[in-house]
Amino acid sequence: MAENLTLEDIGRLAGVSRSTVSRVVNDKSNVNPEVRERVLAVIERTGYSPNVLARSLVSGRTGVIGLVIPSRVHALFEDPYFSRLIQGISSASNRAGNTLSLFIFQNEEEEAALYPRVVTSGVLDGLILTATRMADPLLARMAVGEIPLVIVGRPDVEGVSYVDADNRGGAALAATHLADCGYHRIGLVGAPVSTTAGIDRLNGFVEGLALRGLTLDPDLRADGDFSERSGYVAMQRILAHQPDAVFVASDTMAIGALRAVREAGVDVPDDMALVSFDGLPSSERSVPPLTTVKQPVTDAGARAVEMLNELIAGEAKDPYIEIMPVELIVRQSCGSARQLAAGPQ
Amino acid sequence: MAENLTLEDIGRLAGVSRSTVSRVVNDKSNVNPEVRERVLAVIERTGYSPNVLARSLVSGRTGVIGLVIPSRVHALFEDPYFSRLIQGISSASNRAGNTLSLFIFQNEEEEAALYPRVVTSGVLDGLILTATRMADPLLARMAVGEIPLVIVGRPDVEGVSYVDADNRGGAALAATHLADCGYHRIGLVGAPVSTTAGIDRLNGFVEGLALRGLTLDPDLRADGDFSERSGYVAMQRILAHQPDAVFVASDTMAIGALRAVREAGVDVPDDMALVSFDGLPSSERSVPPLTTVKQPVTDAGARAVEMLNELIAGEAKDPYIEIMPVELIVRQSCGSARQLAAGPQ
DNA sequence: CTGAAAGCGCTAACAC
DNA sequence: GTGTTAGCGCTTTCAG
Repeated sequence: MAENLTLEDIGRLAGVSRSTVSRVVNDKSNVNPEVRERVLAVIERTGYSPNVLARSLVSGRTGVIGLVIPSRVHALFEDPYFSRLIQGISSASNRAGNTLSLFIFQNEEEEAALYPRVVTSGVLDGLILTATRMADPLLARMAVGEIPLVIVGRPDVEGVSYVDADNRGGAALAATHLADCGYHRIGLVGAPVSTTAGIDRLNGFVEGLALRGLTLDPDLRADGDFSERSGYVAMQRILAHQPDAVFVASDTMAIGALRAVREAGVDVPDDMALVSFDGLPSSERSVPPLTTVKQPVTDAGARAVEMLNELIAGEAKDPYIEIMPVELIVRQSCGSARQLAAGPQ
Repeated sequence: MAENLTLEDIGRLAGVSRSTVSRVVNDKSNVNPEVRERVLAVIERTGYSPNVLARSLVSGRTGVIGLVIPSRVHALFEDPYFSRLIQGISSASNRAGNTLSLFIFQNEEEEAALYPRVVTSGVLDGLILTATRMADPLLARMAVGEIPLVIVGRPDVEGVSYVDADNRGGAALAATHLADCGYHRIGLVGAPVSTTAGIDRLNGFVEGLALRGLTLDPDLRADGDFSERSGYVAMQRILAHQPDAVFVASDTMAIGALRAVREAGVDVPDDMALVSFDGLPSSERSVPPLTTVKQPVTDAGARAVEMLNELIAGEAKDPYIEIMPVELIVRQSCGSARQLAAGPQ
């Protein structure tokens, strides 16, 4: 049963016109209660459900929002960060009555070929864009403002709406925490400076050190690309210069960094402290469990959906910006318990 | 620019009727080459692209396919398996000109509430369903065949189309390989028997052992739930009974198992061999690198899209079944190099 | 080869 | 309150 029934059919079955049925379906006030019952009964019995396409064609709204993950995330996709983000966005979409369409562009060509179709086909009410880079060509294309848009992560252009975690504040938190634990040679495995997150975490980290009268020794800094392997390599480079603590700008890179440290025979936290960023489940399972700056990934995704819907409804206007708070989760890798017991500073 | 232009507009600009423009857009043969050029030029210049909604309304096809990931994958989502699968499906969709809609149902209520809307709204041409369980209520609902459907993973009902990896053959391969390396007390960290993959890998494993005259000691078997943690716990239980080799039914669980083994002071592969299943990148980065049965996750996803499109086009009919071949990747964890050198059997 | 006309299923004035 | 009438932008006969 179901399917292929039209308003007209229901109308005939209930002995009314299609307009009346439409009114009932859309819960308009001006319908005789008795008639409404009759129509509702027919709908129930037949399993009728309105054709979304036809409805959208006239209303101009589809309820579909697109999630765009651009080129080269191929590599990034290994990061559980994206799984979480997608979950948050998906579940918020369901809650809000939206349908979520997913566009993963594996490379620039795919991006160039598909993107116009995506945005101009008229099916999408709005777009959420993630994993943008500095000078992202995709973002440039979008900024013309053809369609409501929310970015997850701070974009490097003005005027665009976005949600972001407090990368700067979080990184500063990591720095001051390590300093307060008594460490002095504090290094950094940074996120790529081709991303705003990388830049914000770097700046926040340096600011945090400055607050405690410390500076970042260039020898103690190496950047990764968010991958586990890059964290491993970066840490190997830094180790040669003997830091007493290192802030690794993502959990996934921290796992790699930990591997490098272990291979070098250095103990965490006894010989060296570590603080990372993200607060993914993996940070809790690592050996030792990581002290990390937790960002609310799922919530940020959900917030992006809500913001986008406000933008679509015209209840908000660009640039609509929201910074999600982060939180320092103290576990073993920073050695803070031990340090505090020994009486730092 | 772009947007809001209609066939009529283009027609006016090119001095032809909307029908002709439609013919050009849809690449029909009967159009004067000269006129076609003229129209194409206008389309190019204006950035016109057809309204998908209107087109779908008359054609009855939307080009949208749904990817449904049902309840409780919440936990499963940690497994990079899903990221890969989604990537494969997404990229095949792009290639085939489909739009992919993602439906992640976090719990049964969400599933029950949303599913009817999903399938009956008329927007989807077909559906891909993953992570089904035994006696999956969702599958029962779907089997009525309202809409073309392809399952990723073997379902426990008849008549449905699906793609699956050769779980049975792969597990048998793992068993015979370990046996051929000279191990006798071969244990199993199984996948949940509430999934067909769990059952198939179990059966295949037992069959493989049987081929070499071995049996599975019940003390040497413990099942996990695909999570890293469950692999850790299961391995701890098995370790007490001193296996000389263990087949872990997923890479992610194997990482956990490896953690348990390390904590117990047991060396892999010197004291105990390990073979796992999946062939994810993580299996290569672990210490030691895992010998694993690699399944083509991305390809399976892509194949699902292709099959679904054939089903939609009526070029194939249910049940359309395809089993993807798997491959044993020999690395360090099985100790096979050492064993072979020492002369097995 | 090309235009006119009908209609996909629905919503939204507009009359009655 | 309820029916009638236009379209939304497109494809598709059907004439010419």
